[in-house]
Amino acid sequence: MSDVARAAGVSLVTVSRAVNEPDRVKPETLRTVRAAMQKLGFVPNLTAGSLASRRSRIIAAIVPTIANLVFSETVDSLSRTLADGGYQLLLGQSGYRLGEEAALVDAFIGRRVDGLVLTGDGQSQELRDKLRRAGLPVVQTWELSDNPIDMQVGFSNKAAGHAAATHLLAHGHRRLAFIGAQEIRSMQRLEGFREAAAASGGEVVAELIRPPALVDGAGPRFAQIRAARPDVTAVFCNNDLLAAGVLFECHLRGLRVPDHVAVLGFGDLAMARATSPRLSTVQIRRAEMGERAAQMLLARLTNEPLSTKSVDLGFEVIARGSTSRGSAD
Amino acid sequence: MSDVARAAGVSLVTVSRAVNEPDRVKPETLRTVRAAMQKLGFVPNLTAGSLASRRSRIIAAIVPTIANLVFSETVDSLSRTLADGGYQLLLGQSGYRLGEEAALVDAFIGRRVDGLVLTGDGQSQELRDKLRRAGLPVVQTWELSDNPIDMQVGFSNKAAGHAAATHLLAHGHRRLAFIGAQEIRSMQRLEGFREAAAASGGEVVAELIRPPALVDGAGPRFAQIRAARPDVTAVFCNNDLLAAGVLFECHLRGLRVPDHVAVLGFGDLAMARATSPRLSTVQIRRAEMGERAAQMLLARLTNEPLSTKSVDLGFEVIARGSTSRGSAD
DNA sequence: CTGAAAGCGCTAACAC
DNA sequence: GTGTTAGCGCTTTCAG
Repeated sequence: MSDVARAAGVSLVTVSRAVNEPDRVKPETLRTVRAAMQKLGFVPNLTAGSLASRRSRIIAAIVPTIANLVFSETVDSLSRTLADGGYQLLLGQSGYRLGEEAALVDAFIGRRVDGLVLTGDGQSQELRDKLRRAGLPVVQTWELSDNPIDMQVGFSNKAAGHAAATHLLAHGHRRLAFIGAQEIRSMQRLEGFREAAAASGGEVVAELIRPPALVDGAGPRFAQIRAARPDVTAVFCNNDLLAAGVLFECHLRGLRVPDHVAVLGFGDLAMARATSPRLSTVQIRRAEMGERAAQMLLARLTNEPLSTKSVDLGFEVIARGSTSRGSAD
Repeated sequence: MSDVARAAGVSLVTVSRAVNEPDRVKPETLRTVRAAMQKLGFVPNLTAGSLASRRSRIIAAIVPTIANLVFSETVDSLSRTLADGGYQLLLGQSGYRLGEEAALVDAFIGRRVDGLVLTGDGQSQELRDKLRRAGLPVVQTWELSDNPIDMQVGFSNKAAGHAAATHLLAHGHRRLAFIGAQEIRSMQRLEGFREAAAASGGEVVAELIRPPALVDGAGPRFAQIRAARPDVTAVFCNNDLLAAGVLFECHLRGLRVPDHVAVLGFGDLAMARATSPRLSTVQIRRAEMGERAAQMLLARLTNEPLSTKSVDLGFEVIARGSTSRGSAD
């Protein structure tokens, strides 16, 4: 940088300003400095800048795994929105292990990231305290907590499970199956699902898959359920890809959907609009979740007033052909 | 850090060593220092460390989008392997735009990342030169270049397309369809696909989807192809999810797979083992690609000898039920 | 609008 | 095994 300053005949500060606050530099000077930068191939060292300014312009996000469309689409929009705001994304995968999450948080705090996006609300009290003490802007996603660490954007998983059951019950089903990962948010949905079923005299058979819940696990689980309980007439899959697997399994066994079995997915991934019949599903606004998380952080970091610290994105049961004949498709 | 030093009655350097090279500190001293760190809640500032040591312990990766299972699984294993090696991942999405990629590279060089993982070989000469000048370890993935920037791990997309066609031709098909994204690697596969078809007197109808190639685009494309060319008997989808969409479309139209139409996928995602019939596909070792990329970088950064700068992971055509009756499933 | 001085919090040498 | 001395390359006051 001092080379640039010398070449342009100005001081270090002026070069710094030319880079960071071009408006506060006389246009003519700016041109000279830029020419010098160009000629010397100068790339400002952001690490040094971060150290001096105490702002890293890096946001960290921790997700269970990115190899799950449900999270990768959230991270996608998160990363895009941050990039537009001049921030970059440091990614951590916890593999659903809370200890791993805590270790990642330590590393991220050490890097002095400007903000943190977490998945869920399962953090230990110790971790919560640490984050609060660090004064780090935090957004929790994918759940809605009564006592968020800082900010949050999500929806009620339990309510979503409840709504799923209600949809199936409304179509006359009483023997319901649940296929999902053995993972906290999926369990919350199961809880809501069970509650709604119980309230209407329904019954629930649950099959839990140890994460990662890959598509190819769904068919066999469904076969197991059918073998044990042939009277099950509806199944709620906690991910549209799992549901697609179940649909294929139904085709294979000659079970007609929705006549013999109704299938309800979760997520409203693109796949839900590609199956036959089209997949009824619980729509979650994944992309918006990432975008809002980014916006909340950016607002905080630029001291803009924040309308709310807690955003409920809700969910919507989308009725398509896999649960009812009358519906679209 | 000086607070810790004072509290422990040692110098700054000793604290630094206690953190970074605990072996070179007397066990007793180490204990005292750690106690002080604990008590003061000291979290070392890695930014300052990076500036002083000129090593950031950050690797950056640029992928077109992470909202595509094909890339997210590579990034997943990349990130895991890096984490195990003590490195963190800074993620950039280019959205298939080369200009965006160049901008990201600038930002990453500015952050003084220790290494860079790129997708493909489409970089401009200017960018290649810049990276070489920066002396930054670079791994290109998902392709195999004659003239890599530095290191690479991938496979030949053209050969994969060729093998796909060969598989279909071997099953007697001559009127072939290709469904894929309008994106460089997909186009390379189309090229190989066409070559192999032409060599055997086959014919290819191609339908290109503007990225992102979402699943729900596949069925309609296939319908279009069938309408225009009812004599098409085999279709190669450049992604297993697209292929799943085509399978559903076939079910819908009463086309039997593989009797009326053979369907071949790409990737060997978990979905390929969940469809009915099971999906024949071109298997790509995505997870291994990320892992190897990470290992190559880590080796370089620790000055370990590197066996090769270029790794060909190959691919394999997996025959399942969607292209031939005889196969498994 | 521009500059001079004083760090940001750590690590690299080199001594002891 | 531990300490001393200099920075790493920027940004931040505060003057002018």
